[in-house]
Amino acid sequence: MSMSLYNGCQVCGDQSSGKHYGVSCCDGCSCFFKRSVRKGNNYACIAGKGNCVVDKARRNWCPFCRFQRCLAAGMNITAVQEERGPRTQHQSQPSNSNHCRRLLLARTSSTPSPTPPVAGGQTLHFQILAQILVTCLRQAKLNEQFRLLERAQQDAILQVVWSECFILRASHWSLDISAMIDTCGDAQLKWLLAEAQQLRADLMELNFLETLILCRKELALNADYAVILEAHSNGALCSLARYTLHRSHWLRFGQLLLGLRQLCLRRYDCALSCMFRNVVRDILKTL
Amino acid sequence: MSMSLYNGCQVCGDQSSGKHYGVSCCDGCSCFFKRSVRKGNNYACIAGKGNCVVDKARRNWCPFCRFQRCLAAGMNITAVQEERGPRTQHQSQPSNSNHCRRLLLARTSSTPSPTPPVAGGQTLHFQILAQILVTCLRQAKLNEQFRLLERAQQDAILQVVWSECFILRASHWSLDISAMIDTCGDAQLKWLLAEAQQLRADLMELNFLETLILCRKELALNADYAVILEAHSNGALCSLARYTLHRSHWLRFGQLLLGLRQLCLRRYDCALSCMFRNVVRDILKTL
DNA sequence: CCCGGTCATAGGTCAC
DNA sequence: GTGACCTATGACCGG
Ligand SMILES: [Zn+2]
Ligand SMILES: [Zn+2]
Ligand SMILES: [Zn+2]
Ligand SMILES: [Zn+2]
Repeated sequence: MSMSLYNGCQVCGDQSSGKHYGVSCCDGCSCFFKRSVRKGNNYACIAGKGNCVVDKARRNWCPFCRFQRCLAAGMNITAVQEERGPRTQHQSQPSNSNHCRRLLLARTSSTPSPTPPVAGGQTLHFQILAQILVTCLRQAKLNEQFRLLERAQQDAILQVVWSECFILRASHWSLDISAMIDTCGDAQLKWLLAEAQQLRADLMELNFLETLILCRKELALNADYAVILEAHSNGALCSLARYTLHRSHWLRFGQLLLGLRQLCLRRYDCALSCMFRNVVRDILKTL
Repeated sequence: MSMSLYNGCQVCGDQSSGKHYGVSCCDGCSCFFKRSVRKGNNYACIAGKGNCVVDKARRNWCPFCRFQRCLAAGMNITAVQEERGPRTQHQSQPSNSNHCRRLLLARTSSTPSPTPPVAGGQTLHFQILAQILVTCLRQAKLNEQFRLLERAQQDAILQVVWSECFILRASHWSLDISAMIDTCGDAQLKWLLAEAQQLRADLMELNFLETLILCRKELALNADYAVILEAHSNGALCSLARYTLHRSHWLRFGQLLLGLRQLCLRRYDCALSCMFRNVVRDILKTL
């Protein structure tokens, strides 16, 4: 029993080759899950009942039921990454996450590192963007409500909302970063920043919006935190409402809240996401 | 000699297409071996002597002797796998959306269509979810502000926000669709619906929120539409504010607006997105 | 260790 | 029943 639990594929019972997408399973089921998620899982049960046997010999009989077993075993759809291009001769893509990671570690490490051998406009711009990101995350950690949370909860939230914090804060940067975004080749990011700038939020409003981004109760690690986060969120709503009603019209209150929608990155393949999604965890460790 | 060994079928001498069941052989002998093993190999020698010639021209004369040659060449019976289920989609272009497209067209066509030959739990649930989606899109097109836009602008917007409309409306569906979402295997979608239900928006609020989803000025086709959409959006904000302030507290106004954030699908590979993103355009054509 | 991609070789299909 | 032709699978390897 314990053998099958620890050495067996949780989907089909074949020999496991380690954890894949959060579940101990075999190469076949791992690969099948990846392909299914990428291609859209457009299966129908062969038998029509959704209860086909899924074992080593019969796992290929019904892809639908096999995929159901994958999900039942707890395999995580979000752990399947975007399809990468065909494996080409390396060195052609400097925006590779490993390259970024090395640059970042060199930058955030406390030990003095030798000057990076790689040079070029993109590397420089990446470093500047990374510095802005680090600054944004530091500011988030200083947020009046957010700072009260324990670190594990903070990190869990920031790993989701880091890009929203980035865009919100970066839209206030005095430095015009359009040029370096152009170099990174991301029209969407540029557009997001322009939209955020149109909100013309002042510093007070900015802080309230940041709290609303950081204190989303859906990202709570447990029920207690859900209550705490909702209280923080409601508090920020109250403060923002008072502030905007006092200075202008409550229509502005609504417009600012609607503006939060636009901070979400719609696609994972925009340059910002590609550059940083794999290194945010590393940055958080250094803060 | 070496030619026949490396490029020739070890059974009949025809051109080999690679190794099959452990032996370099042609497609014909490979397929013949598979069928023979699956069906039990109950042949008898035509000539009765078991020494018929097996070459490219005469390999179909005596199945018994052909199978003997397969075994003599070393083909491995245990390498023949369990039969797999029939492939649900064939045709020349098995793009995953073709199946959905056919189902949809059958469903939305005004002409009475014969009962679809394909059956299965997922197919049924797909049809129900598709019906809900079609209904949501129809309702969107009846929206008091949105209906005033020209069709091209409507379609451009709906191609982006269809999933938000779906989740908002579906969260109000009396039918419990959790079960069929389970079958489609999407925990995220289920969670999004649960979150939307927690908003407990009434029908009036729902309509205002829908307008805010449908009239996003970022999706304007040109500058004129941007002005129009913003005006609609501001109008909906005013109406919603008045309505909520009258019935409860303006905190509720803020909470409803924050709730709009959650309707965005965070990933493109959730089941809802996978199922429908390629067919939304087709649905829109039929409305 | 666990992502990714690769490709030899399983599978099924359908005109013949 | 056959086999030319296609897709799907999973053992294997790089990062
Ligand atoms: Zn398995
Ligand atoms: Zn099945
Ligand atoms: Zn042959
Ligand atoms: Zn014979």
